[in-house]
Order: sequence, then C-alpha cells, then structure tokens
Amino acid sequence: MDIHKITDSLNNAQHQAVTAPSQAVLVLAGAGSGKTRVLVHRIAWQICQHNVSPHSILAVTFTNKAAKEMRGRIEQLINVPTQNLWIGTFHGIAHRLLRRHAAQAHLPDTFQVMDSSDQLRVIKRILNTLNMDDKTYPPREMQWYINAQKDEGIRAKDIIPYDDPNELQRLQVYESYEALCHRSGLVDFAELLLRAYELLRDNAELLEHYQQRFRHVHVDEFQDTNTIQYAWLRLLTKDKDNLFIVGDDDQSIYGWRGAKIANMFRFQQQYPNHQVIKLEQNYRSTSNILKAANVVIAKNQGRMSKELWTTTGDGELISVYTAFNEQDEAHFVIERIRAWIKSGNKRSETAILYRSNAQSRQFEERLMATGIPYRVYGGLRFFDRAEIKNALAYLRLLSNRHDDASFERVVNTPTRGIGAKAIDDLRQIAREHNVSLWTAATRLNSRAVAGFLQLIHSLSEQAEGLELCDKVELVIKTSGLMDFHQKDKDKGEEKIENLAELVNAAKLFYFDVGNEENLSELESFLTHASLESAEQQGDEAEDCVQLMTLHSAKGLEFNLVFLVGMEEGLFPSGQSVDDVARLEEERRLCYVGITRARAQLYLTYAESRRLYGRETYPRPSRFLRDIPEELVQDVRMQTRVRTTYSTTREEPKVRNAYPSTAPKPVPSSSIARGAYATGQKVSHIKFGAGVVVSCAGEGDKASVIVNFRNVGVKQLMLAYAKLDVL
DNA sequence: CTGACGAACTTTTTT
DNA sequence: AGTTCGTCAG
Repeated sequence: MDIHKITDSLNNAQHQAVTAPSQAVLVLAGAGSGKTRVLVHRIAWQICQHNVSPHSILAVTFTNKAAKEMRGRIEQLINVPTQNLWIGTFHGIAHRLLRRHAAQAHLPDTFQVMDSSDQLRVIKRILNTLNMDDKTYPPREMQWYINAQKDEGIRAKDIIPYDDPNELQRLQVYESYEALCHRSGLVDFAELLLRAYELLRDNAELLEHYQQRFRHVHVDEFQDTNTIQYAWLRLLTKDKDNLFIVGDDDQSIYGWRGAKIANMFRFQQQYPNHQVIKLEQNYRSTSNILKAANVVIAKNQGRMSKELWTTTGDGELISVYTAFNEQDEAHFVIERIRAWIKSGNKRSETAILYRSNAQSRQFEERLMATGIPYRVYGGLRFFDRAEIKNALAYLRLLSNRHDDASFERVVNTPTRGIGAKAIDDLRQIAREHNVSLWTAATRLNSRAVAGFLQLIHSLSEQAEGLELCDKVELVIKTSGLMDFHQKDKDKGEEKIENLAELVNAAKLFYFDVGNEENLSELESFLTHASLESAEQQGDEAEDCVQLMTLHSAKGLEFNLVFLVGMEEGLFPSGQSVDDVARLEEERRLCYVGITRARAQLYLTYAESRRLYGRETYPRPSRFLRDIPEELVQDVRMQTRVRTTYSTTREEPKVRNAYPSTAPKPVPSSSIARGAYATGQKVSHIKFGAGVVVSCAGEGDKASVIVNFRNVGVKQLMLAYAKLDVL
C-alpha cells in the first residue's frame, strides 16, 4: 500500500492530524477545512502505516449519510476490505451492540426499534390509561421530557420527585412508559444509547472486551454529542486515551436537543494528554465570505479560538437585498436564480436557506410559477408515511406478536369493526394481567378481534418461506391495506405507489447474514426502516434548486447561496433573543449558513412580512449589521437609481437579469401616494432615516407607516409629520 | 366511521 | 394565514 497516497495531498495541519501519535486527539475543524478528509485519511493511515486491523477500528457519526460517505471514501483510498470496520451512527452502533448482547442488555432477542412517532403514540396511550389530561400534560412535552432524561442517563428510578406534583406525574408516565416498552420489546432512539451505555457500564468483561477490541475510536461532529454519547465514548476509551475526535464548536446547532458543546471542554480535561490540531484553511469559500463568517461568529463568547482563511481571492462582495415584503424577496431570489441558470450554471448548485420551514412557501410558489425545478428538504420521509408505517406494523406483528404499538396501530386498520370500546377492553385486560395487547386479545370474547388474530396467524403461515419482498407484498394485499389506501380520495394513487415502492425496497434490501447473526431477514429490514429512514428520499438525480433550513444545510455546500429572512424575530428566532446561550446558537447557525457558500452569497430581508396572518415590520437581523460594509454590496441601492416610483400595475414580466437591467417591479400591494410609496427611503427630523412600509388614507388623513432604522416602526400623519424623501 | 367545524398552535430534527 | 388536531353530529 502506498503511504504517500494517504499523506501527500494533505496540508500541514491535516497531515499533522492524520499522522498524530495514538493518543487523544481533538481536531478543531472549521467549515470547509476538510474534516471528513482527515478522518478518512487517519483511518487509512492506521490501517496502512501501523497495520491496524480494520477490525479494531470504530468510527462514529451522527447520520447514516456521513457514515456511508466515510466508508466509501476509505474504500476508495485504500484497497482493503472494510466489512470488519465498524463505521456507523451512534444509534446504529448502539443497536448493533444491543443485538449482540441482547440478553445482557435485558432485552428480548426480538426487540424492535421504535421511531419518534411510534414513541409519541405509545406515550399518548399511557397518558390515556393513567387518566391524565393531555391538556395539562401534552404528549409532546412528555415525550420531550422522557427523551431528555434518557439523554442525560437518568432512569425513572433515579428520579426523586420531592413534593412537586407535576414532577410526580411525569415520573409516573416515565415509569409506565418504561414498563410498556419492556413488555412490548420496544426500544426508542434515546433508549438505544442509554441501554448501550448501561450494557458496557454493568458488564465488566464485555466492556473490557470492547476496550481491547477498539484500538482506535473516531468521532465525527463531536460538538453534537450529548451527555450519554459522551459517557459511552468515555467508557470505551478512558484507560487508553485512544479517542480521535473531530468537531467545530462554532457549528454546534443542536443544543436544543441535548448536544453539549461542553463535551469538547470535558474532553480536554478528561484526556489530559490530548493534542489539539486546528484546521483553519478553508477550501470552499471566497475570502469575502470567510471574513463575514469570521466576524459574525467572533461575537460569541467562550469559543475555542479559530479563524478561517483561504488562499483563493476575495471573490465577489456579499450582496444584501432589502425586499418590500416576503413576496418581493421571493421574486428577487428567483429572478437571480433564473439569471444564474441562464448563464449556464446548474440548478443544484444553488440553495435557498431559511430559518424555519414555513418560509419555503413563497419561494416554492415563485419557482413553480417560473417553472424551475426545485427540491424542498425536510418533508415527510418515506418510512414515516402512514401507509408505510401501517404495512411495517403488520410485518412487526408477524415477527413479534407482543409489539403493542404495532398491534394498536393496525388492529383496526383497515377498519374491521374493532372500535374504541373493544380497544379499551383490551387495554383493561392487558393492564390487569400485565400482558401484551395480543395476549389480552386472545382472552377477549369478540368476533372482530378474533378475526384479526386469525388474520395475523394466517398471514404468518402464508409468509413462511417466502422471499422478503413477497412477504411484504402478501401482507399489504391480504391485510386489506392496499384496498384501504386506494380509497383515499386525493392521495390514493400516491399511497399505492408508495406501497409498491416498499415492496421494491424489500426486493433491493441487502441482508448481510454475517453481520446480523441474531436477526432474521425480516427483522433486519424492519430495523433498517426505523434506523435509516432518511436516506430513502426520492430522486436526487434531477438538477434542482435546493430549498432547506439552515439546520439541514449543515455539511453541504453550494456555489450560490441565498440566506433569506434575515430579520430580527425570524433569524435570530424571536424565541431565542432573550437568552444568551440560545442567541449564541443562532449566531452559530448564521455562521453555518454563510459558510455554505462557495462563490456567491446573498443575504435578503423584508421590511414587511406577513407572519401568522399579521403584517409585521421586522428590523434587519443583527447578524446583517455585524458584517462590515466593505464586504457588502447593497443590491437595492443600485436599483434605486433606475427605479421609477410611478410604476404601477403594468409590472412587466421581467426578462432581463433582475434588478440591474430591469425596472424594479413594484409589488402589487404597493400603491404610490403622492410622493410616498412603499419602499421609499425617507428621513424624519426626530426619528432619522427609514423606509416607508405602508401608506393609507388620502388628503389630510393620509398616513404612512415607516420603519425607521433606529427607532423601529412608526405611523405618521402626512399632514403633521415632516418627512423628507431621500 | 366519516366529514365538518372550530380551536389552538406556529424554530430548528436525526436517529 | 394555514395547518393540524380534537370534538361532535350525522
């Protein structure tokens, strides 16, 4: 194996990281500095240079996509079989451990993983049985509570509720939930991690075994680890310091779901012999973009210092566009994209990034009207669809009759005359005798219920010996799901297609017998469905404009990026502004957003925006003001010169590149009144400079609403207020 | 069981 | 505004 192939292409810092001695290493990797590269080459280096068997290497990521990419790149780099290499998500690895040692983890061999919507259903049901009002105890909050406890490694038995009645109630739910999961052989996502941690913690020989086995442990996106993930890593590596972590404190954007940047500091304390290597050279963006990113993030306190730089030139200035309202914003963005595509660029190289999903609509509408193909990220995933979950629930019942969540899901889907009453009875029996719903059903005297049991029995018999995909097909057809979903008025066709797609997915499913010794093919497929649902998204092949939240943009890059809705209250989110820590996370989010852009970055905001059915007049985001003027070009200012305010109805369908060569279309809501129109820059003796956002009334009663730069929105009567047109 | 209506929401999301 | 969720009547 050619070692040079592994090290030659690296810069100094990368080289240092890849070839660092086997001790704890923290690679502080800025955006676009080649962190995946370092991980991949580090692993390759160990295998080739130090003859480390792939069998003794563990690499943990957060997403399946990242895991897959890493494995692919290692295989590409070195010609060594990597089946023995453990690369996977925290959840995937935890799951694997639990399968191997199910008994020691106190789990049945047939345990199944439940996703968050399954979990929510179970919790709802528990609230119900406990007779708890779901107004005072919203199921979502209970779910959040339980997961938060598990993320911190806290079991119900560890909680001392003191005298707080609320806490007592929540504890009761947590306990019942644990009991039900245990009885049904169900494991939620947080449980996977906690259980895997406890497995190692409580089984000395097992821990010893894995400590011996994994000579090198690697972690990607370390800043996103939560308490239990850290604890688990710590168990595995504490005596050997063989932990190689890559992360960027500035890109920690998941604090709200338990990620702890503090883990990076904890690492430094608990692995005193560690080495820190900073990757600061950026290979993605122009210098101007990096400067802006650096300035924005510099305002955060307590960072591990790090500053991105590049050898490529300044590049274009960052463009800021001030829109009248959200429609104008969308219009502007889409026109720019249109011009960009027209000059020969790929649609998939441009992205519209927003803080919240609700913002996508305006852009979608415009794109649709313009006929530009686009793709919105973050919708329902394939395995999350109701029809798919129904089919999977039948399959789960085939493999485990006592899976209460699945039982309840399909016992009356399609409807077979088992109403709320019958289900209540079942629950009653189940609770009294502490048995599963299935067992309860065998004791209930009901024709309909007996019919359901019979159906499952017969499906089970018929499925015997069939290929996986034939099993799936059998279940879908025989259970009546096919007919049931076909009846859906407007979505029937789509649902049938999805079910067909599920059969197809089963056909394509690769069952790795060697790796899943304890699992049947069906069980393995079901696990795959819960644990890897994300990757099943449709055709990425088509060249599409990309629309997504800032969160989902992490890790991606585009030549042309629009960061839209740069307004106080939106971004930073109104819910974060009064909390320093949350505001810092918003700022990191902004940093993430800016660093997605390779060549060109647009920041846009609207002076007036319809939000929750009301007209709001937000002020420009503080992040916008942080970026120094010399890096920015105000797109609107350029336009101003050419704009005629009297432009009214006949807004031309703009053909030219907008806005530099075309007159700025005035949004229909904007009506000229005398000298004032929305968008007009004005100046007031007392309030200073501002922009007209709305006009009303005529003659003496004419008034305008002005958004002043320094004092915010004011309504002024034209008859009294002295306004100067700028 | 379906459909209709009204109330209550409304940051971010992977596993 | 728009969506989702729960309740109620048919």
